Amino acid sequence: MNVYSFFIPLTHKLEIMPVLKKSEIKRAALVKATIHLVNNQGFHAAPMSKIAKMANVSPATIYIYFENKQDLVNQVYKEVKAEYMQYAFETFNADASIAEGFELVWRRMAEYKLKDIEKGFFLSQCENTPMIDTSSRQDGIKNLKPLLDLWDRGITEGIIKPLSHQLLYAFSIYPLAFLLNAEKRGDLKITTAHLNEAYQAAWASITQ
Amino acid sequence: MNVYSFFIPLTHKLEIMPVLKKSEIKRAALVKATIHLVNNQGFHAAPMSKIAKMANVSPATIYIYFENKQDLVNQVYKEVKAEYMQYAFETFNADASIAEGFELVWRRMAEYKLKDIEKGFFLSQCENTPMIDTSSRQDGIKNLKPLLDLWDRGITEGIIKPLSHQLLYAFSIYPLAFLLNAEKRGDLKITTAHLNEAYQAAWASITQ
DNA sequence: CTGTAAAAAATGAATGTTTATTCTTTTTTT
DNA sequence: AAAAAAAGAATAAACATTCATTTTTTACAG
Repeated sequence: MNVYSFFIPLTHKLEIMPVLKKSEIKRAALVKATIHLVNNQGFHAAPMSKIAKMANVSPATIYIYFENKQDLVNQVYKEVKAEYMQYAFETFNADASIAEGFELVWRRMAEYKLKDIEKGFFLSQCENTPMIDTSSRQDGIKNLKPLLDLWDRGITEGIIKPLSHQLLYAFSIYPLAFLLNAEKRGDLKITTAHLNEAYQAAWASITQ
Repeated sequence: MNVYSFFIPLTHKLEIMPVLKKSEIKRAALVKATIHLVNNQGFHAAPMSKIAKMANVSPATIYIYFENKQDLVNQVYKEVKAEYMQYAFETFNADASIAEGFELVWRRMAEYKLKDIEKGFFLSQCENTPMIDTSSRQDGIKNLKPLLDLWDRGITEGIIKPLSHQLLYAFSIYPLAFLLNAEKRGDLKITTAHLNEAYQAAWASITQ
C-alpha cells in the first residue's frame, strides 16, 4: 500500500503506475545506502531510519520506491547481482576455447568484485541470509547459464572433470568470495600475483 | 550486570563467580535454540524472546548465562567453532605424510559439517556477519594451526603450491561451505561420490 | 539423615528504546 | 492547478534488557 492508493482507483492502478515518473536519483542513493549499511553492520543493524538518513531522505520516502524493507533488500540484491553477471559475461564469446572462455569469465568476475568491493561483499552477505527470497536468488542464478554451458562443453571435450555444476562452482568460483572477504576484513591485500595464483588453482581444481 | 551484583561485594566478584554452580542444561538449550533460530531466520529474526521460548525458558533467564545478545551469539560461535576444530584434528597425526595428513583433516571437516548440518550452517552464517567480534573470530582461527603447519611442510617438500594460507584455505576448505549451503537449501544431496570428487578437486587445486 | 535458612536460579511482568510503517501536510514537478 | 514526490511527526508493534518475586538448590547444624 502506498500514497497513490488515495488518488487512483484500484482498477486502474496497475496500468497507470508504470507510467509515473520518479526521481531515480533518490532511489539510487537509497540503494547505495542499503549496500553500505548492510555491509558494515549486517542486516540486523540496517534500520530504515539509518538508510534514509544516509541517503538524505525522509524514512517515508523509502516507501515511494519500495514496498517494504524485504522488498528493498531483495531489489537491491537483484540489481547488484544482475550488474555483476552483466559485467562477467560482457566480453564473453561462446566460440572461444574452453580454457580461454573460462579464464575470461573468471577474471571478469574477479575484476568486478575487486573494483567494487562494497557490492561484491554485499553479494556474499546475501548468499546465506534468509532475508533474500528464494525467487530473488533463483533470478540471480539464471544469468550464469553461459558459464554452465561452457563447463558442459568442456566436460564433453574431456577437458573439464565430469562434475556437477555445484561442485565446479564451489571450487572454481566460490573461493573468490573468501579472498574478497579476507581483503575486506583487512587480512589480505589481493595483488595481481595473488590473482594469477588463484586463477591457476581454480583451473587446476576443475580440469582433468 | 547480573543478579549476583546485589549479594557479592564488587571486589570479590571475580574470584567468587567461577565457583558458582549453574544448571548447564538450560544453557545448552539456549545454545541449541540460538543456532536453530539464526539458521532458519537469520540474526535479524532471532529475538531473545523467541530464543527463550524455544529453549523453554524465561527471557530473563538468558541474562543469567549470558551478558547480552552479542555475548550470547559470540559464545555460541566460539563453542561451535571449537567443537568443529576439535573434531577435525582429533585423529590428526603430525608424523603422517602430507597427502595422508591433509586428506584426514579434510575428511574430518567434511564429516563434521555433514553429521551436524545445523552447526555447520551456523558457522557459515557467522563467517561474514559483523555480529561476531573480531576477537571471537581470531579465537576460532587459532585452532587451525596444525593444518597451516602441514601446508608449510608440504610447500617445503615441493608437494603443495607455494601459496599463502588464505589462498590454500580458499580453494581447498572453503568450497565445503558452498556444498553444505547447497545441501541445506535442498539444491544438492551430498553423496559419498560427491565427497570423493570434492576431495580430489581440493587436493588438485593446492598441489603442484 | 533431616530441617532450615541463605544463596542461586528462574520467572512473568514492566521498562524504555528502537523499529517498520503510515498519516497528514508541504513542496516540487508536470 | 492537478499530480507526484517528499517530508516530519505519529503510531503501534517488537525488541533487548531489567525489576520484583517466587522457586529451587545448597550447605550444614542438629
